[in-house]
Amino acid sequence: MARGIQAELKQTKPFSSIGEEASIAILRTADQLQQQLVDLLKPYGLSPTQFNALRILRGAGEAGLPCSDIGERMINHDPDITRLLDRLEQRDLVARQRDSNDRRVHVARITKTGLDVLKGLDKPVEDFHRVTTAEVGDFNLKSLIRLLEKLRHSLQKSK
Amino acid sequence: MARGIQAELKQTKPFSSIGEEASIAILRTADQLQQQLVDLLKPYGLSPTQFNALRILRGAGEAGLPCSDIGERMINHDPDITRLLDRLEQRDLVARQRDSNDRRVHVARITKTGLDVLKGLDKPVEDFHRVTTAEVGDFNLKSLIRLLEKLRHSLQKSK
DNA sequence: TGAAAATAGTTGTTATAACGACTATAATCA
DNA sequence: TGATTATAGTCGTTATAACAACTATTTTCA
Repeated sequence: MARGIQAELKQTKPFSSIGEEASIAILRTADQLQQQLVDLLKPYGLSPTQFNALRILRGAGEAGLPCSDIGERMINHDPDITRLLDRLEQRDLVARQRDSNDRRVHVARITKTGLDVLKGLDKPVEDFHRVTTAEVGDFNLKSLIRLLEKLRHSLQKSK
Repeated sequence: MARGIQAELKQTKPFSSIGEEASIAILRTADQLQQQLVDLLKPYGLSPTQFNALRILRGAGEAGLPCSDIGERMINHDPDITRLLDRLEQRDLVARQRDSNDRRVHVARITKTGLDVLKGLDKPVEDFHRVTTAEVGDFNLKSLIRLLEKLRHSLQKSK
């Protein structure tokens, strides 16, 4: 192992900076992770984005959440929550309702069917995350989390 | 800072494992990075995927590369290199030609126009990566790269 | 040989992402 | 109060991603 991201991508030129190398490494790692997640969810007919939205709505419970709040909590920012929810509503995984206080707001709630689908996924997803990271070890995973947090902070600041 | 990914996503439930937390952190960090990259490239009319493909072709030089080789080197695996190249070819950033030895192979090469576009981007992209990661520091970036490599290795093994 | 399998890419189709303009409702303040 | 601005969400459109079937060429080996 340890052949480096440069070898992985068969790159001929060196990176211009350590920062560039780190950024490429993150994008590539995320892509591989995402691919495997797609494969895991496919038999259930869900994309990672849809799964994420359902989990957020389960977390919100009976009260539900307005579209905009869902957007804020998504791992990957989706610019069109409306149609994401449209598709979930068509499949009866989610229900929407106008808020009576503020009639601009549409509150979304997870349905019984939605909860059942998630229930079947809890164990597989939990196992997936445990297994895919198994070789790294908890100590290293904690370092990784901390470093990524530092980087996100740096990213925000540079905007 | 250091409010944690859980707070960032306003999560109510704890993660099921450190591995899950790390995976979510990677996906989220990558998304934020990608968003900023999209913004940087937009004025040049390129998506990160298109930019990546052009850089790969520049690296390949005069000889060019078959479609399949481009696919292997992409940061994010794209299942449809054909149409990615179609679009670049339409804009005269890339040229394709049949290989005379093996007539199944279509070799793609970057054009003069493509090289010019990249030339204008080299400095901004280099600066982007340096600035966005500036706060993290080289020592930490190297740790991060090493940990991500470990994780990619773990990911591959679990397949 | 030459039929079968493998390889390289293309193309048709459907689903989703991205961008902007648009509608409805609420809040602000002169 | 009522014109102006802000907010929440929807919808039309175009571009791209994902999936699968298809064509052309080469390789394999009975």
